[in-house]
Amino acid sequence: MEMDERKLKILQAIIDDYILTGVPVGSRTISKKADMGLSSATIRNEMSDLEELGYLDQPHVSAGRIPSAKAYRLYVDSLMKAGRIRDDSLETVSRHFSGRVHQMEDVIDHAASVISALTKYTAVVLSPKGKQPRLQTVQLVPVARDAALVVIVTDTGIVRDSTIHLNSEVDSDTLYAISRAITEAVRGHTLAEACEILPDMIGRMQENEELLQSIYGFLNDRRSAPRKLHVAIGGTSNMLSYPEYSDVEKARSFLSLMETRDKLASIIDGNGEMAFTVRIGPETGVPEMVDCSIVTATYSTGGGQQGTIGVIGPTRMQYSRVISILNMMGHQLTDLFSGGSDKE
Amino acid sequence: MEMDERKLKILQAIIDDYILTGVPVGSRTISKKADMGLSSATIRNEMSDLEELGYLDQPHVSAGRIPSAKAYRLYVDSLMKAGRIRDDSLETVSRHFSGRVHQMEDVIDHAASVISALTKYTAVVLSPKGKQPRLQTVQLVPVARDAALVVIVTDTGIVRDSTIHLNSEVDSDTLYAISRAITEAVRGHTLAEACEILPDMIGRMQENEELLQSIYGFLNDRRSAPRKLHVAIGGTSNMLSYPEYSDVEKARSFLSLMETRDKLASIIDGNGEMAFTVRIGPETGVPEMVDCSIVTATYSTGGGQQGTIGVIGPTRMQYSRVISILNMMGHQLTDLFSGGSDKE
DNA sequence: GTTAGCACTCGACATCGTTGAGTGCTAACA
DNA sequence: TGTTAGCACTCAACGATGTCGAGTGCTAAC
Repeated sequence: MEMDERKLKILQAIIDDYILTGVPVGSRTISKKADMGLSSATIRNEMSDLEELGYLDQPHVSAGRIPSAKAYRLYVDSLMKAGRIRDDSLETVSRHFSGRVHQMEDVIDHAASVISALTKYTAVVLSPKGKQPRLQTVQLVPVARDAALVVIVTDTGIVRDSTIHLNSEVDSDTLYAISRAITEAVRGHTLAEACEILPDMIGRMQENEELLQSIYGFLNDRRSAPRKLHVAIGGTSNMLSYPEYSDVEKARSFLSLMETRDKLASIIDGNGEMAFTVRIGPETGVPEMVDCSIVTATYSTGGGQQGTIGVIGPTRMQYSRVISILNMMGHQLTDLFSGGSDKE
Repeated sequence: MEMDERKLKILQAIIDDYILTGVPVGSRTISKKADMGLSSATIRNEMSDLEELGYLDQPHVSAGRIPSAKAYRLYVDSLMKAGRIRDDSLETVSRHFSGRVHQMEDVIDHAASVISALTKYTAVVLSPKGKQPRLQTVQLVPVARDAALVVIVTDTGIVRDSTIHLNSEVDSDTLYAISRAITEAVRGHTLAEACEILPDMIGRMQENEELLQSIYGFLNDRRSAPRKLHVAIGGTSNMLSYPEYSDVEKARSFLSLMETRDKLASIIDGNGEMAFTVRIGPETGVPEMVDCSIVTATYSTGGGQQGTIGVIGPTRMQYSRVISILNMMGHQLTDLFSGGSDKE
C-alpha cells in the first residue's frame, strides 16, 4: 500500500484537529471538515489504511484515531503550514527586551518566561557556551585586607569573578601592577593556555610569588570546572493544563525531571549544530518524556558562542506556532547579545 | 466549656495522626491509640466538644474529624514535641556543603534542594539582604576599547558588576587612577551617600568628566534598582505527592504561584526579625495557599545581612521535623557565609 | 463520668443499563 | 473500480441503584 495525495491530506486534517482538541478524531469529523467532499465511510477506509501504515493509532476499537509519533514526524517534516505569530505579541516581546536590564542571567530568565507565556508550554533557555573564550583582562580588586576579587574578562563578554585569599597584605597599587603584568602575558590566550604561560612568568618574577601562585591556582580551578550553564525554566505549570497530564503521578514525574536542571540541560542541549531540532515522543530518548515533544533553536552571541532555547510540550504540540516563536525569540536574543552595547 | 488536660491530649493525638495519614481521624482510632484507656464513645464526646471549641472540623457528618487552623496553631505553639533529625541526614548535609562550591547563588540553590529533599515539601531560599551595604572599592576594568566593567565591592561581601559604555577611548592606567580616586572618595559610604559625594568630586576634577558622569549615572541607577533577591526553589514536585493536591487544578495554581518568584519572595520574606515564623493556612494571607503552611527561618552572613529559608507544605505538615531541619540549615548557612574564608 | 448499644448518615465502591460516538463490513451504486 | 449508504457491533462515559463500612450522636445503664 502506498501513501498518496489524498491520504496525506486526510492525515494532515486529523493531526490538525487532534492538536487542537486533544480528543481522538473520528471519520465523521474529518468528512465534515476537510473540504474534499468525501463521506465518512470513505474517510474510514483511508484511516484504516493510514493505521496500517503506522501513522495512526487507535486507543480502543470504537474510538477515533490519534496520530502516532511517525505521523507527527511527517507532519513536522513536510505537512506543516508555517505559523504566523500575531503582531501584537511580537511587539510585546520587543518592548519587553528593550528595557535596560541586561544582566545575562536576567535576560535568560526573562526569555524563558516570555516563551512559556506565548506558547503555553514549558520553556527552557540555556546560557551560551561554545568555543574557548579568550582572556582579555585579568584584574585584582582589593576586597579586604587579606582578600582580593579576581575579575576575568573574556572576548565572549563573559565575566567571571571570585575572591581569593591573600596570605600577606598587599596594597592596591601592587595588585594593579600585578594585574597589568598578568594581563600583558595572557591576553588573547585561552584559559588553558594561560595556565601554561603563568608558571614561567611566576618563575621570572621575584616578588609576590605567593600571590601569583594563588592566582594560578584559581585559574587552574576554573579551567577544570567550567562555569555551569545557567538554566532558566518557565511555565512548568502550563503542562498541567493539558489533559495529557491530568494524571497526577505523570505530572509529578515530569515536574521532578524539570527540577533536575543538570539533566534537563543535557536533554535540551543539542550537541548538534542544527538551527532547529524537533524531537517527538520517543525520539527525545528520555523515558519520562515519551509523550512529550521537544523543540529547540539556538541563538548566538557576538563572541561566537551559542545558546539554546527550547520548548517542551505534549506531542500534540502546535509545532508551527512553537517553531515560529522560537525562531523569533532566537533572533531577539541574538540581536540583544551581539548587538547591544551594554551587555555583560 | 473549657479546655482541659485530657482534651489537649486527645487533640494532640488527633493532630499527630492526621499529619501522618491525611485521612480524617475517627474516635475509635484515637481510643485504640492514645493510651489513656478511654472508649471510643468518650472520645466521641470530647471530640464533639473540641469541635464546638473550634479546634476540629468535620468534612461531613459520618466522617472523622480533621484539625482546624486553630488547632495547628495551638499545636505549634505548645503541644508539639521537638523533632529529632536523624544523624545520618544531618551528616549528609554537612558533607554536601563542605565541598568547594562557594558562589553564593550556588549555595542557595543547593540549600533549597537539600531542604526539599529532607522535608519532602517545597523549599524556598532567599539571598541575604539587610542593612545598606557600604562601599569598599570601586574599580574600572577595561573590557573593550570603548567599554569598561564597573566592579563594586561592599562590606557585605556582595559584588555588583556591569559594563558601562565609554564615549572616548581611555587606557587602563587612567581607568585605574580614576578608580583609586573614586574609591578614596566614597569608601565607607553607602551607595546613596556616594551619589551625593560624586557630583562635587566631578566638579573638582578637570579631566574625564564624561567618564565620571557615566559612572555616576551607573551608581545612581543601582541605587534606585536594588539588586534583585536571588530566589531558589526546590521540590515543587513534592507537593503533588500529597493527596491534598490530587486535584490538578489546585496543583496548577500552586505551581504557577511558585513560578512568580517575585511574589513568592515577598510572601516568604518575613519583614519581621523573628528567628522562626510559622504561618498556618489563612495566616499566610495568600488566597492560593489557604491549605498550605509556611515555616520560615533566617540565616545571617558575616556582613550583618540576613537571608530567609522557608518551607511550604500542606497544613498537615510535620511541623516539628520541618522546624528542626530549618534550624539546622540556618546554622549551616550562617556558618558557611560568615565563617568560610573564600565566600563571595 | 464512662460506656455499651443502636439507629442513622454518607462517602466509597461496584454493578448495571443506557447512550452515543465511532468502527468495520457488505452490498449497492456511478 | 472507487464511493457511499446501511447496519451490526464495540466500548467509554454517564447516571442510577444498591451495598458496605467507617463514623457519629443519642440514650440508657453502669
